[in-house]
Amino acid sequence: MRSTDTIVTRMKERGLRVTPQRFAVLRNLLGRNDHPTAEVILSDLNQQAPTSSQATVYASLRALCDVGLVREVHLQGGVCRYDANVTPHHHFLCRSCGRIEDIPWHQLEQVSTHRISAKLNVDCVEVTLRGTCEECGSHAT
Amino acid sequence: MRSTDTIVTRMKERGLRVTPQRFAVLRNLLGRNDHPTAEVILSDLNQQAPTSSQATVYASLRALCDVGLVREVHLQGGVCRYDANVTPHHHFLCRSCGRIEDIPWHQLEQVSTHRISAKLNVDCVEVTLRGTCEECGSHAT
DNA sequence: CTTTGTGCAAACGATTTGCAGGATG
DNA sequence: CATCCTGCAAATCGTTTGCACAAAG
Repeated sequence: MRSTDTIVTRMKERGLRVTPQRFAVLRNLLGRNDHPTAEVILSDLNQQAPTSSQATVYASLRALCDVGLVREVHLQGGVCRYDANVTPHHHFLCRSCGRIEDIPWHQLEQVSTHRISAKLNVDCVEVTLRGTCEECGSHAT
Repeated sequence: MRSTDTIVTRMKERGLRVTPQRFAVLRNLLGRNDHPTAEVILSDLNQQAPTSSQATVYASLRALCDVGLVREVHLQGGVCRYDANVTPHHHFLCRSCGRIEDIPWHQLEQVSTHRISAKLNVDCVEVTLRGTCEECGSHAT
């Protein structure tokens, strides 16, 4: 109940119309810490019974991202992954098994040693900053 | 001549068969600091006269990435961008105009202030680490 | 009741594939 | 001369779109 309420509340707070499909998408994402693709979420939701269509899952994800309840993650080309953990953190992608691990933001400084927590052999660090550049910033919202 | 030699040398060093198409792709990438998509490179190469087909550009990019002469950059979902600058650096993507700027690695520490060089308003930082996790590392190459 | 979301199927853009012929080392 | 690359066209994968109907506030 608590989490259910929280989900509805969160959505309403952001001015999002609450539909069963969006609810299901957000609940699914909140209940996992891997970073599923839209396709995975879709088949997950329709596991027991059909609840959402493909187009709707994409639309729901878009809506949730727009209001900041969900984050898009770009780890590989081609697919987009999603993450309902919106606290500051980063990602480790294992080349070999494909697993994705969350790295808390405060561990970022350890990146420069090219080794995090002695468990991960980091051979590549890719940082992407997003925002507005000087020109755009001056006449933006 | 110097750069031409360098390109051929680099490719041979890495055990890459040197073909006109691969040469053209790498030269094109080395001559620019934006981060073009495969499509852009393709049309660029065929600007004057047809030199490469689509499939070949993709294959060349793959080959160059495999040997580490080129880096894939994942900034958005959908498209993959390419970068022949293999020195450590990161990327700033302007939400508004789409421009991509290189950020030298040593400026990374300034990220935590959420402002880099007073020119960029950074509102989102995404760090991706790649490598092998503990399990995979133990029985990997 | 008005607005916005959903489902379907077709459309789309980026990338990959199979295969025959051609170029490289 | 054996191996690997190229070009073409079709195939595939992820995502988006148009539109009629249904549901939310």
